Amino acid sequence: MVKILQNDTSPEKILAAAKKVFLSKGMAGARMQDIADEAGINKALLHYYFKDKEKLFEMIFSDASKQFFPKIAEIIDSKANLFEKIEKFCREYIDMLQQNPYLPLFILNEVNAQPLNFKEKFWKNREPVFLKFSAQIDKEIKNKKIKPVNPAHLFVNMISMCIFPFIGKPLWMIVSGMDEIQFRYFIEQRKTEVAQFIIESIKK
Amino acid sequence: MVKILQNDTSPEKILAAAKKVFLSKGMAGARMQDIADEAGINKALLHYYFKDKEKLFEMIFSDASKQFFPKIAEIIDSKANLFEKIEKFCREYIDMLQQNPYLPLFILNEVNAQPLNFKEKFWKNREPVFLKFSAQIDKEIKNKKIKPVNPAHLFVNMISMCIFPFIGKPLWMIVSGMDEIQFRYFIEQRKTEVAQFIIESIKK
DNA sequence: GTCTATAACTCGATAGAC
DNA sequence: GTCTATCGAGTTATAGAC
Repeated sequence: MVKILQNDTSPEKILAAAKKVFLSKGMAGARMQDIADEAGINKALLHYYFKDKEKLFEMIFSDASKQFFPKIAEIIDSKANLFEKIEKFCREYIDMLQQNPYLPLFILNEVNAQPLNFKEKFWKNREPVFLKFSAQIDKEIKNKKIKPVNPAHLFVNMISMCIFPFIGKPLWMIVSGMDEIQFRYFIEQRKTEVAQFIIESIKK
Repeated sequence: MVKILQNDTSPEKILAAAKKVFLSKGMAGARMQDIADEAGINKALLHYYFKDKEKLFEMIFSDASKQFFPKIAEIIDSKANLFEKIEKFCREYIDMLQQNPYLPLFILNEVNAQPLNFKEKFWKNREPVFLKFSAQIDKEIKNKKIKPVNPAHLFVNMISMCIFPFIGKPLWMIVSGMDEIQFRYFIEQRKTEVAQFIIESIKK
């Protein structure tokens, strides 16, 4: 029997297990024993492959941050008009978060815990995403395509409405009485609702 | 010398210290030693007054959740029109969060970690806030005061835009290049910006 | 009520057999 | 490469003096 995908070697099993445990419990809450159990191996092997807990955590965090910070630059640089870009961003970003619902809380907890560490290790030589976005908004205002709006607030509003529902999911399910299936449908709607809400607010 | 405010007894010092430490580090990250140091007393006294770490945490969480879940019902029940209610809510809620910036991440981490525990202990016999909000929105749509919108998305959008900036603060400061003073001004603006953004989107 | 000292336990990390 | 056994640091919690 030939293995098509090499996803069951020990390091791969460990990384998959570590991702699951760290994302749901965070650095401080996760136990090396939890990860070993999840991977179906024992603690010593974790240290054999990944030196210590911090190294293992950094691999997971590095990987997660690559997913979390979207390749928004290519959307902004594209030929599409602003409204199409907003629609595309909301749809694709919410879709990615739907597949990685623990990502936002995980990333934001770590950045809050160690902002300087994050800035040094993960925010060097990044695309100036916000500046590009801001420049495009200013241009659209100048050309009278949209109402005058503050780009910073617009950007934060968009990001907030995309991300927050995943952070607040359990709370919102209690408040609204939704079950898992209803919540899934709710998120499905948001892939278009959020962009529409923004466009209604800024269009002339 | 007469003590006007009894805020320096041991239990009070402990609660103040525990709030500070738990809100910034969370349950798993906080150390009883940190709390004792912050309160200027020793560890044994924590246990003398509050039995164990979990009991102390629950007192802080219970107190924090009372702040976090706004008395929105009285705003909804008031005579003001919908737009004034939205303005009032955003202004007052953002203002409260400005004074308690760690509150959202603290509450949401705990609810995510133990949703059932939260529901049992802290969500019994609560006002059906969302239902009231939803009913009012439906009424306004019927009376053709606002465009047809889905109340659930409108509610989540409003909450998202109020709360998320505090969860994402350190990240946003890195991305935007703001310093503390600029961020404070940014939040000050949001007290009116968020409501305006919503109203622009739903008004006829 | 407050302290010092220490017990009891959890957990990350290592040694060493196979 | 993988395991069992164990060490040692760090933490919660308690005992007991004052």
